[in-house]
Amino acid sequence: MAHNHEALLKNIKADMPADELLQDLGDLFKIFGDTTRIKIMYALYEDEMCVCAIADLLSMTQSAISHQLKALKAANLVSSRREGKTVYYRLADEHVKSIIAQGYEHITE
Amino acid sequence: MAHNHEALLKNIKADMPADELLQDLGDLFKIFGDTTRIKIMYALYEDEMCVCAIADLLSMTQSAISHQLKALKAANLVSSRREGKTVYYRLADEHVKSIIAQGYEHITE
DNA sequence: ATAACATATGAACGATTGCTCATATGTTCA
DNA sequence: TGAACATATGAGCAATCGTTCATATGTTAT
Repeated sequence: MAHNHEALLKNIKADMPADELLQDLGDLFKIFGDTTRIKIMYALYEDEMCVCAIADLLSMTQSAISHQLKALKAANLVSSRREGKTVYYRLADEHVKSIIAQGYEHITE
Repeated sequence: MAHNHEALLKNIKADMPADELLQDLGDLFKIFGDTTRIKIMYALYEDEMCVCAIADLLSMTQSAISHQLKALKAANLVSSRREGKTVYYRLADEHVKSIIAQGYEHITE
């Protein structure tokens, strides 16, 4: 490999976050990187919704939605509450909206 | 599928962006959803860098980096300029930084 | 306790992804 | 022109991902 950048690299290496954090960051964005999950998050943009309503909205099976909600929950992007047989999901915090909003801006300019 | 949400769904459906846009949004975040590409973007956070310096920094092959830079460029997340044999890449705009910053905030709180 | 409903979950399968390897393209200098 | 260097690219392969299907779990009402 290549011409001389030792000095440059030393500085940049020092400024880079730890590998583990960068891995976590990648894992987080991976969750946003799927149309179904984006749709779910958009559906929850204004208000909470139960699983079967989301499935109905996206014309997908309850199982598929449930799997994706699990992924979203594991990444702390949604939270849920149970009311009888029904489980309602909602966006976990404002970061979800602002991340999506930034992405939206990027592609629509 | 499930109990009655017709009225609810009608409203939400009307508020959802077009399918094509949601697809594009997912595709954009997919690019952020990989540790190597995140590292590349972080490396370019302060200043432009040539391909071989990035490869050196991440201890990866020139080919692997070049492939990823192509993906980043296709998503308009980086731009490049050639100077002789060397090609320098830089972040395309501020959205890249703000998207990463939002993600960073989400995982470090 | 049993039936009906809402949701969750594990296994499996096809599709996509990220890397490697070989090689092509572009540029400079002798 | 040819050699050396920097980058780009296509094919192939292992690993990961998103869905489906079957079934399990949790809840309510009879």
